[in-house]
Amino acid sequence: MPVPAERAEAEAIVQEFKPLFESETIEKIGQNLKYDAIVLKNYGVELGGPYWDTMLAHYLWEPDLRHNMNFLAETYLQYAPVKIEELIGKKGVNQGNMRDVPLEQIKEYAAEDADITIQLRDFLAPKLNDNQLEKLFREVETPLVKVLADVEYAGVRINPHFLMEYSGVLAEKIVALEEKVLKQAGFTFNIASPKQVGEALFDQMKIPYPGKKMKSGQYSTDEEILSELALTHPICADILAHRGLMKLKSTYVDALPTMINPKTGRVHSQFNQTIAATGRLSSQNPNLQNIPIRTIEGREVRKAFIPRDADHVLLSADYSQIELRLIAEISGDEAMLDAFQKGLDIHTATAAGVYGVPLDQVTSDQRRAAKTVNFSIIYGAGATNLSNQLGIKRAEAKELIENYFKQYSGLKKYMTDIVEFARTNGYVETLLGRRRKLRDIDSRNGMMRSMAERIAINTPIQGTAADLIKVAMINIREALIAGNFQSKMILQVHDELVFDVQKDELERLKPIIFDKMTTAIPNLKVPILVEMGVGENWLEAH
DNA sequence: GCACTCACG
DNA sequence: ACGTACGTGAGTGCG
Repeated sequence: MPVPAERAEAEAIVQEFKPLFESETIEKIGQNLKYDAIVLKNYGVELGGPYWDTMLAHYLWEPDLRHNMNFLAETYLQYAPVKIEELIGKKGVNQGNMRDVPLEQIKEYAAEDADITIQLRDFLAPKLNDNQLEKLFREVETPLVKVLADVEYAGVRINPHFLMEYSGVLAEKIVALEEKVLKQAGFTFNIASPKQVGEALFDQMKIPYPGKKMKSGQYSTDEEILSELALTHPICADILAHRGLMKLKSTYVDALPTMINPKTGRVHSQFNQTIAATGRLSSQNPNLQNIPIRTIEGREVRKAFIPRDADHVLLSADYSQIELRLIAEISGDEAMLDAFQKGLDIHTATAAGVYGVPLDQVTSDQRRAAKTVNFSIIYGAGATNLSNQLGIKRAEAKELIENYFKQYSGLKKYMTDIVEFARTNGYVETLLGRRRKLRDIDSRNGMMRSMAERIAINTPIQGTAADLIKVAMINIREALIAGNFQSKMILQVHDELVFDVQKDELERLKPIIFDKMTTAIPNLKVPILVEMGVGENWLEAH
């Protein structure tokens, strides 16, 4: 029976099923249960008891594929289900409502949906078992569904007035830059069009194209090229500045206020559990995992993220250097473990080793280079790329890497061993046994093979960091419930958790969050460090 | 709908 | 002599 639009009527129907949904013994099988959990939350019903999500199961088994039900049904059941568009039309403003669809059609659709879901469970359950993924499924991904449902439901408060005022400031700066650019050019073009910018600079103004790369016959005008040209051609600096402000204004400053839910007055981003093949979460509508922080103008946006009311503050807790700590842990490299155990700044320690100077004599340039090398290692990059990143000769980059591996010989061994493991087994895995298949690891195509090798190196690191914070989130949710806290987890940004904390609870909650985050994976050799900050907005808290 | 660009970890 | 450094999402232009 369709649930009617009328609130009281709908509630009455949902109440009938409440004991079923909240039962701690009856198993619920579904595709994307986070969605259902949130629908039920809206009616005051908490998804309870054992539940089994086919989307999550497929994500763990085939993290690089897609996980929607139509794909799964067609791929594994050789069955094409009725598409929802056939009932309510394509996505968009003109999309209809399920309530207007004839009951006969809804019945078919709903029954088919349920039938496919249980068939998929029967198909997928052995896959988890065969790949030792059951524990990760049962103890991490499944409980995380309720954590994410809570986070999405809680949402985050945004100050629209602050952003609208800032929008005006940006608009003025953008107009000024636009006039400045066009005046320098001496003719009119659309600065927001990379195509027109390329033609303006390299055809009309005859600036020599620094021939980096041509994609589809079009000049590239990306940050790398324009910032190089900016040294000799000020117009390029202004185009870059214009682009930066446009991005800031359209993607964040103007967009965020429109995303406020009128019923709650808050922004409810979705946290996707089955997008990133490494095990990370992703965020959309809006993406709250890429809010600016690196530039002065960008950071302003974070001031718009505020506590729910005057009785709350924001608390941010983030893992320090988590991926480097985990590569030290996983590789077992003695020197890097030692540096972390001594509490050293890892980039400074790396520079000291690579350049053979005492810790207190490392220059800022040496530290910066060492930092770049540390990250390039995580990504599995080679000398060519490192030389590009640092703007040095390839031979110098090669020497830098050789010195690096002299210092951290365990890392070198890890990198060769993990690629070898991938060749032998066809997959790599994280500390908690999350797996990623690498079908191209033996490819005759060198580019594809290299890509697979970099993935083999990076995925256990990035994926273990994802495992760690997921476990922490689950344990923190349990602690919040057990301690009867009113404070809420409201954001996850890969190595950071943000909480809307009731002021009275702050001092009681801080050590709990710290403890759950640092001990999510027990008995590590490397110390795990968490930094916490509190403030009246996200920028202050960070 | 794709390419480009750029925001984050 | 190189070749996209790993993982994402969103806005814009343009065909």
